[in-house]
Amino acid sequence: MMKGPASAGPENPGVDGGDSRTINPELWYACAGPLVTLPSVGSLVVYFPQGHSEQVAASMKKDIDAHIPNYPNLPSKLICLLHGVTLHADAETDEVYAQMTLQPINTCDEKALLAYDLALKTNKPQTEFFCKTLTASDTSTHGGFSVPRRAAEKIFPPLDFSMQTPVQELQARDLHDSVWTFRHIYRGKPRRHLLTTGWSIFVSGKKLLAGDSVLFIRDEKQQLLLGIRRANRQPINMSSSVLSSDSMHIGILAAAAHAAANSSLFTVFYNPRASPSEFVVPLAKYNKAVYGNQVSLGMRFRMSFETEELGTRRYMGTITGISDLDPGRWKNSNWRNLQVGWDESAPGERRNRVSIWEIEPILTPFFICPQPFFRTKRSRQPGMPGASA
Amino acid sequence: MMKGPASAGPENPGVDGGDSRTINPELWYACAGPLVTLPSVGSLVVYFPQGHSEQVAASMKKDIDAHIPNYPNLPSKLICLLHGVTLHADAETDEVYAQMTLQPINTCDEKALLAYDLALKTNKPQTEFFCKTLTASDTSTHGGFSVPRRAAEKIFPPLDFSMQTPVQELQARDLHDSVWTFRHIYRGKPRRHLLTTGWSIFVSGKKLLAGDSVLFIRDEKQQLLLGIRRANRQPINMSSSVLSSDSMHIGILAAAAHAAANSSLFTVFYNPRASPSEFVVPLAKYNKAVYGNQVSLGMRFRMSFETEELGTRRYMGTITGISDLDPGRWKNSNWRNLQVGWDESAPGERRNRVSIWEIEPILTPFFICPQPFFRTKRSRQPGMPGASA
DNA sequence: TTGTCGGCCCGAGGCCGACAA
DNA sequence: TTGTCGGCCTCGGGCCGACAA
Repeated sequence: MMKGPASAGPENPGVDGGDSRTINPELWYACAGPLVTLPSVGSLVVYFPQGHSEQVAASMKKDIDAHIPNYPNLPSKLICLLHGVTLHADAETDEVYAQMTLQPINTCDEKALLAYDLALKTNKPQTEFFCKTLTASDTSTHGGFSVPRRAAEKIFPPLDFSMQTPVQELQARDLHDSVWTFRHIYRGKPRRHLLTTGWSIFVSGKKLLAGDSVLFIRDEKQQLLLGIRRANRQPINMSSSVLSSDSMHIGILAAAAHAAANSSLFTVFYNPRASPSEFVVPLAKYNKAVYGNQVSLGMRFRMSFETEELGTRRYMGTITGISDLDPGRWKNSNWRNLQVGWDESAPGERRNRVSIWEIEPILTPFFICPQPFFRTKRSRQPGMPGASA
Repeated sequence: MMKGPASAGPENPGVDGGDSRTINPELWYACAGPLVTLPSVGSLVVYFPQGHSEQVAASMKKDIDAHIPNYPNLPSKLICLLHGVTLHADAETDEVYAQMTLQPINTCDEKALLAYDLALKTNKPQTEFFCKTLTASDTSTHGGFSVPRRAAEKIFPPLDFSMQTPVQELQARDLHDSVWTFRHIYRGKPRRHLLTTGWSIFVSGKKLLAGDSVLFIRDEKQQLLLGIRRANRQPINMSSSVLSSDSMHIGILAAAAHAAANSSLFTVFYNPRASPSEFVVPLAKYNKAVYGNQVSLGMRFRMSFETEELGTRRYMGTITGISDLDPGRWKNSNWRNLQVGWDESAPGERRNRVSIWEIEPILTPFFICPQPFFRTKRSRQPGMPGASA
């Protein structure tokens, strides 16, 4: 029985180990989380140097320090044309990030920009997937991976239940197009789905720990894709050893300032999981939020947060202040200029400063239908399998 | 028999895992190689932005590209006061690097600077050490480490040869102050020194491969120190995912320019093994080389290179050209402005451009004494052990 | 439904001297 | 002097159902 070389470890059919080849967008978005969207190529966006700086500071686990020079000719936001977006994943950690190429454009024609209101087509691919947070047993060397029943039935190819212990070999592709092979078996009493051979190689290869999550997707070609999402451990101290933290911060500002002065291209990396810093915002979204809503102290709002298992949940809060986050350096910036309080005590730290485009203001409570009168059609089809939840 | 917790893996007595605590200078210099020296704190140095940029490019494995803006107000070299030097080692790779804090100083008083000629005290510690390039057997999981006889006798504590198979436990400290424990045994027929238990944990922990080298030092307190030097593999593509390559290069230039304009401090990382870019040069060394020697086309010179096993060897060459490396961006720079040819075909690629302070010009062959008449005193003490080499 | 454990088996890890370069 | 190998043993990796949450 000739088995392919994939039987031992991951197999990468790509030519080189880099991630420069095309990343599967479905998998990338799934790993990035339900709240992450990227602006469309060719659209106009608003770039916030301040937010960019914050992301770098978070990546370096270091505060933005005082003695970084001001760039007086660099405004707190730049309107840019988005020339390109490429998806990437860190070769070491599988952390997803996007590279965007921006071109600052002349903002003298303010009216035209206000009129710019490209429909916000969210072209996030929607696919079947499941996500499980790994238990101690899943990551221990003692055994394999316990597959939630629903997950196996929804995502994996169906087993041949005529066998007394149904088994099959699964192949799944990760963000780097490496193929991982697992033995999928349905056994035990009571019966359950397990991944055995191949699983521990995956766990050690990706350095997964209990608390991290894995993510299986079935794409439209019925292929399995495999992603990981690490628990919020402290960002490992990336004290670069190449560039000082100061040089990095200055580099960001100088690169943007230079591009703005010459209307030339510059490149940024957006790392959606490093920190909540969406520092490249679609202009349409920005305009709609800034000019569409009258925010005021005491105003109530909703805001979406990511849950475990890749869902979203909205929390409610109140605007408690409106002020520049850094009035010295970035005057009149809309970047996180709303101070907020939250109704529920924080499950996981909630931010106390947000930007206006992140929230949904509740204009008047009167218009909110507390419970839809006609419930969404739930006429249960008789004969459908269970799912009484 | 109570054994300490060190019997399994490395033990780090430091409080946190960072390398911010004091690195052992002897070990640092040994890992950096015989040609690396660092300027003294408080001395004057010359900083070359061009060379700094080269190092970053080498670290990123990416060419310095065109569209990086000129900084017209940033000269090709800055005279700086060296405020501080701290030694570091990369937490992942153990690669050594130094952080230097520089302050550009006013260069209007050129005369005074020329007079500046602090004696170049090379305060590199000299210690007993040995270095071995790992063989396939050393790194395979099948066995331990074969210790060269001389090395064991010179560096390790003496064994108790009254035992029929002498054994002892060795403890050695790496750059991060982690303690590694090895079983040192003298056995086999013929007898040889081996490191067995503990060795494979070290190899896998440091991700050592055949061709890499290990380095044992005995310091003046008779403590064992342990360093590694990786073979010249391709610098793993550090495509940062945090900052674009352009921003990094711009950041370097902008940080230096800002510091020069304000005579304020700035920080650089010098990574001696990433690339041959000694971009912070003692002013005394620079002055001596630039003003002390008349270089001309066809001039012969010597230059030192590092050998394996941490020795040095000098190769001879001829100056074939004198020109700016990048006349557009860095005019009148002395940075690698000498084009050279070498007498011997390159064992390992030799550079074809060097800076004048890297070479020893041979003024006239007449003054060079080919062999000292009185050899250095080698009156062999009778009764001294072997060492007839 | 699924997390953890005890049982059991097997193969990689690892210590040894033989042998030869 | 020392790099590589065959022999041999041991221990942890890993597959199994039991059992209980």
